[in-house]
Amino acid sequence: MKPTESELEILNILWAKGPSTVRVVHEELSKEKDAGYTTTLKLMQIMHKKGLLNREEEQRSHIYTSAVDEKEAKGALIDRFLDAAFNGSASELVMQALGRNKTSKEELDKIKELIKKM
Amino acid sequence: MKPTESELEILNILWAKGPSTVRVVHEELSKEKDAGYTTTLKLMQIMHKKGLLNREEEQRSHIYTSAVDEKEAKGALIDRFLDAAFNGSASELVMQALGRNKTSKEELDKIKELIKKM
DNA sequence: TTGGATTTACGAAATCAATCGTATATCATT
DNA sequence: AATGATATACGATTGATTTCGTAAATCCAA
Repeated sequence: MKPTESELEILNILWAKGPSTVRVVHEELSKEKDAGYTTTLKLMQIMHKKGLLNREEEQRSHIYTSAVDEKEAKGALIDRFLDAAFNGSASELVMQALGRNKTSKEELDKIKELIKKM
Repeated sequence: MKPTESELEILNILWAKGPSTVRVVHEELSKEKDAGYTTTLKLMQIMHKKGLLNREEEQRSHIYTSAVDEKEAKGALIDRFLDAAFNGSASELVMQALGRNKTSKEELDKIKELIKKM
């Protein structure tokens, strides 16, 4: 299971909005990028064939949902990214990431908690 | 600047070993994957054309070095990954990453330090 | 009920990444 | 100088991703 970047965009939308039609996904997608409706449709059809998406075909407008768990999928992405870029070292990644980005105090507290528990 | 996964493997080798010939890079690469010499050569030639690698052509065996800074490149990778998978939220990524992987106590301490400073 | 809008299905082109084979040049050793 | 090994250059192929056009089906509204 190795979604492409375009596929990940669609998964993110479905994770956020829940079951949706191609139209809805495409509308959402259009805010960011600029592609035709049939392009989104085709992508989602391919993802369905790959098993990345489920769909209900009862209505004329099919309803799609993600077939993969968000946490699991993102975890797998992290693992691959970690191996590719940081030789598998999570702490390297964490340090680089924290060093780059402004994170809110609440989020930092959550992270502290997490570290304490380990 | 958007190295592919194969290109990133080569960059990692060059960052670790410093200036190297195709032969050396290929040897190192062969430990992990299994491709012909000319494949590695071609990849590095393409990377050179893209501006990802510098090379010295004085010797018969050209000497390649990374043309991009390791920290910068990895930072850019993190940013793209963050946007693609975590809607740009570094702390989300950090929490997921910490939750998944076993990291040594020393590394955890370093991360704690980093958080304290922010 | 007919015409316009929306949807799915499907094929095909364009692009890109990765791989390899072959030709050619260069070097080292005999 | 000739031979074999090693290097680069380059074209071609394969497979995957992304994109879009067009046809066919379905729905809705005048």
